[in-house]
Order: sequence, then structure tokens, then C-alpha cells
Amino acid sequence: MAKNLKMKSARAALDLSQDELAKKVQVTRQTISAVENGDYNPTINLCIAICKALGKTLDELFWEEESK
Amino acid sequence: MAKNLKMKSARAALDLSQDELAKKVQVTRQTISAVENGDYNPTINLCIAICKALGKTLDELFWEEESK
DNA sequence: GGGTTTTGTCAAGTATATTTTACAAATTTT
DNA sequence: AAAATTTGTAAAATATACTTGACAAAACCC
Repeated sequence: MAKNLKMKSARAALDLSQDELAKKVQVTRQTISAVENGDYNPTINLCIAICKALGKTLDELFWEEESK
Repeated sequence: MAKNLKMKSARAALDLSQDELAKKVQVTRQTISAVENGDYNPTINLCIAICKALGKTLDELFWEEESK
């Protein structure tokens, strides 16, 4: 899977660390790291939570990205 | 979780059975049924595959729906 | 109204998403 | 350049997505 740079840059734009985002989203820092690095295939509920924390929509952060 | 009626109606619009969609998406009919009925929390890759099979985007089928 | 296809659901199993603990490399701050 | 923060990664454990097989109710055709 490809890295999710859209997510990484949306997070950077809000000046959040992986750990801070993880807390907002109720997940571990490692999970956030893995999602950004495309190491796995997150749940849609997690994607939605990430989108809301970053003020983006699913299409903006997850469409076409992991579409392989 | 709430039922995903957007997905159900997008599938109906293409006159596909759950089983036919399941085959296109390489998953079991039970999984499609569970997703439509909101019985669980699918993977983003599965959501993307479903969107592509139905000619829709993530925002169209999965945004706000399961946002709880 | 019987036959066929479609859908809901359930129980038991397998695969994989996510956690926990932990350490080192990289980056930022002072 | 040392201290502090952020990030990549890994192994073992746990939770949960997804499968397989199967049965009954509902919906569609004849």
C-alpha cells in the first residue's frame, strides 16, 4: 500500500503530532503511524474519526490513495 | 450502527444482488449483507472496492452515514 | 400456490486490525 | 551538541473483520 501523504499533510497543517491525533481519535500512536505509512488497511470508522479530527472528508483523505 | 441505505439503493440502481456485488468485490454475500445492515465496521479497502463496483465515491456511500 | 432467487441471521473458525511494551533513529529545541 | 520530542518499527497479545456452511423467511416468477 502507498503512504497516505494527504493525511500526513492535513495533520501537519494543524500542527498535530501523531500522538496528539491518536488521542483525539482514541487510538494508539502506532496505529496512526501505520495508517500514514500505508502499513495497513484501517477500519472505516477509524478513517471517519481521523477525517473529523483533521477537518477533511473521506474523499479528501482516503480516496484514490489506497485504491491500489 | 445505522443501516447503509445509500449503498443499498446504489446497488439496486444497478440491479445487482448482494451475491453479485459480493463476487465483484471478492467478499462473501454475508459480508455485503452485514455492511448494508450496519452490523459492522468494514475495512476502508472493502469500502473502496464497493464504491468502485457501484460507481460511487466514499463520500457518497460512507460519509455521515456511519458517523454515528 | 409451488419453485426459484434473494436476503437475514447464526455459530464456529480464520485472518487481520489494533494494543501494549519497548527501543532506536530522526527531528526539533534550547 | 546535548536534551527533549517525534517518529519508525517489531514481537506478542487481544479484539474484531470476514469466511464457511447452513437454514428459514421474504420477495419475485410461472
